[in-house]
Amino acid sequence: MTQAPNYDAAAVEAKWQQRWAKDHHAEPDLDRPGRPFYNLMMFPYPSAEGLHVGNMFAFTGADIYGRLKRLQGYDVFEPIGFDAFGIHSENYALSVGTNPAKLIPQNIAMFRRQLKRFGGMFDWRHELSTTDPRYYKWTQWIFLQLFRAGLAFRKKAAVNWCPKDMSVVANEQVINGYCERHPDTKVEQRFLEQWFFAITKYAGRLLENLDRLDWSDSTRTLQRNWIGRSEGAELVFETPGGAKIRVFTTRPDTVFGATYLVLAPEHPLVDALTAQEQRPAVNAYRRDVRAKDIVSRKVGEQVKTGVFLGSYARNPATGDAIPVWIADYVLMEYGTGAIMAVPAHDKRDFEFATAFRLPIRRVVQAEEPLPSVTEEGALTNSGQFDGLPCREAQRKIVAWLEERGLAAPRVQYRLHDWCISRQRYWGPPIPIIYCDRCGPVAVPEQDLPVELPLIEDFRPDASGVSPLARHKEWYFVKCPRCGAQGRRETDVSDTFLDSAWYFLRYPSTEFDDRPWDAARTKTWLPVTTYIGGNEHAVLHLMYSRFVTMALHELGHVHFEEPFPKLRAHGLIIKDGAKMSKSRGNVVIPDAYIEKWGADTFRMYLMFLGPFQAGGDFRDEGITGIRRFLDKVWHLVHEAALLTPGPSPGLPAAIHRKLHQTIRKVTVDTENLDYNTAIAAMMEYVNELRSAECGARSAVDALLVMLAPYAPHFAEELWAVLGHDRSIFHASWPRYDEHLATAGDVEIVVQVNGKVRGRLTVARGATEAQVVELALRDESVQKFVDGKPVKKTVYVQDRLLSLVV
RNA sequence: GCCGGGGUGGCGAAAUCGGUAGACGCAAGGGACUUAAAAUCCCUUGGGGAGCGAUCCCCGUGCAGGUUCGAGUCCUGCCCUCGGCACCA
Repeated sequence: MTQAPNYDAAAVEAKWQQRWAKDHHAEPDLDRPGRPFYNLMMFPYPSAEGLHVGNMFAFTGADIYGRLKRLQGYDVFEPIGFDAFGIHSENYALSVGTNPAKLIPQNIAMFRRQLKRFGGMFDWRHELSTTDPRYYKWTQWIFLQLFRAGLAFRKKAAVNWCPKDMSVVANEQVINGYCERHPDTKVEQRFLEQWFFAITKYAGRLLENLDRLDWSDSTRTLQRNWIGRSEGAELVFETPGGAKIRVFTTRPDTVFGATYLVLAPEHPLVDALTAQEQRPAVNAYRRDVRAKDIVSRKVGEQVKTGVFLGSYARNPATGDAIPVWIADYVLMEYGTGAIMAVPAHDKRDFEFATAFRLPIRRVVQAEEPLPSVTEEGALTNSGQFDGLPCREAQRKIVAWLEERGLAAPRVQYRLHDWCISRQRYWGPPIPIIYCDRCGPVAVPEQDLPVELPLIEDFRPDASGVSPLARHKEWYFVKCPRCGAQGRRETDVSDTFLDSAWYFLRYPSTEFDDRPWDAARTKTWLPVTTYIGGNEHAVLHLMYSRFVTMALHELGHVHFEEPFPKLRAHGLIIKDGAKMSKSRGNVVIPDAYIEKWGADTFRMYLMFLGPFQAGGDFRDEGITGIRRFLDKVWHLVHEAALLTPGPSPGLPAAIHRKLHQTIRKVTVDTENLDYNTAIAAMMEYVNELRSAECGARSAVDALLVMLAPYAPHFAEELWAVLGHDRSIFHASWPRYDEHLATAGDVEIVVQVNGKVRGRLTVARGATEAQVVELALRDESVQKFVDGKPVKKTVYVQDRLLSLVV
């Protein structure tokens, strides 16, 4: 008798990874696929620490789905790449004093090795990196398409400036108004000309389309909130000098309670409306506001400050002259940059009015004390509108003012235009040349890419411009239009632009003369299923949708939405907290894979908790998965030895259980409920073992179901069963619905709502039969106690409830 | 403050439509095998109680109510927690 070998994960995995590479296992025919399936996962940022367990959790979940689809007969394209530009890489490079251009390839090499080791079904022919000039050439090209279409424009905007770093810092690097790296240094605002993409033009469509996308609800909700649609009206307050102050409000019904106006300190009308004697105070205030950083200005719960301009405007409803103020709680970038203040019905206006002793006029009746923001009450102090419910008054007041040209209904979005300028080094240069005569001129497409030069000193400096400006032979170029001396744009673009189109590039990576091939794109896009984390629910996913929408409108792609189906996975945390370098709780998978094998570790991660919820990483549970795989290993070896010929039929109970298992694993895997799919397979294996059933036909379907989860393991055992070809050429098992639901059922008998007995009856038994059986049951009798049954409730094949 | 998840054994969790709460796994305890340990296998394991025993009873899904023959699931009001947004008019 031959002794079955023990399961040696390292050997099995090495063997199959080699064979897969040799057989081009993961390389579908991109030009003539039968049933194309584009299985996308969010490409990683290749950090110096390496792939962490959160990445592996996400990729495993996505890979299982791709492998399921493969077994269901699709030609699955599962590409991978690296999002390697950006401030993280640059800051890390600065801290170790090496150019990121040297570090990134090392990091990528490490990631590539780790990604291969865990057994993802990646098509490595189509690997990409956003830092590759062959890639960012087209990132720049996209910028130019948007520029030509008027969707990329320049505007002065505030950035955070750290005087110690002498550098622009990102919002995330500002902590309570102080620089992250210099906790004693306050960050200031500077105003720089920057490039913006007109994403707000698409706000309405980005919002409406959400209704017809098959996305996780959590992600859709995040996007809706981010777009932030508000319905309201624009109202006009005229000044004696004839100026019109436009305000946006969601509560036009409260206009009778508007007792003063507030403009943002940057509002263009401020100078014109400032009275002579108020000038010094107003200018001082505006200077103070500018000295603040952007982040802390927007943090609420602070003491309200502001200055009276010394002038008045007319409330269009009451006709009263009301004072005009400026205050930094009003933001220039939202609405019109001016508000009507209704202190009785807005918390912020109330605080401000209280601080500066401005009049407060209640116009909505309510029990609660002021400020009362309710929309439930009826109007009061509002002339002919008194007594109307708020919502009705909103329409009527706007209509009434509209007749005099003092109001118009308006929809306002919270979404801001996307600032893509970064005064940094590690990104794709924005392909623009400034000419004194011609202004900003697009770099001609044949001159792309504008390569990022390899420079020694890429540290940002006091000038506020990118380090690229110091690289004179790069900086000075001829104007492509008139030939005069011009200067390159020295800002690079946001890393989110790199990732906003990578899925378009994957199928076409081998083409250098076009960003994406029309035929390939037609075949493979839009992406069939996108699986990724909700940390990208707004920025990455919104920007990708916007870029796709714009490219669609410009005729470059045939679809408007890039990701018709998206599923968000959960977050892997450690000891109840997010994994982060600063907390020191980042788990690197390598040691676990080395010890247990990739398959065990993959399954363990999926068994940790629901994929779409995430979970806490605790390694105690790994042994359970390993024990399960060992059991399957031995079971299959026994089956192979015991039944070399045609397999005998299975005992009825096992046969039924098999079909139930196939049903559950099929449904659960499709729904990404991987933890319960694994549990179902475990249950089935337990049953096989206790029934001492070692038939081949009991295990072959099991192996196919296991293949997405533990691909190397399943391949090896498939070969043990004598198959020549990869298990991924097999097809996903089918189940017989009738068989899966055959057999006797246990019916619970309740008396007055409490479980008092259990009956085993044939499936489909009638109520009368079950009632009769139940009343004969000893323990049921005890509780019925001879009393008449007042009511019975029967749930077929499940439960009988008797009320006495 | 606003918007979303979530709260179930010692732990991770499971539970179509309201229908046997705790599947599956970990850990723990007991036993078998072994010179021994590991591995493996078998049994027990929500809390409390009755019985020699097979068994049986009571309580139990964050808290307080409600609807229902029946509530982890639905409704009302709270508490806690995680995530996102946040002076957005």
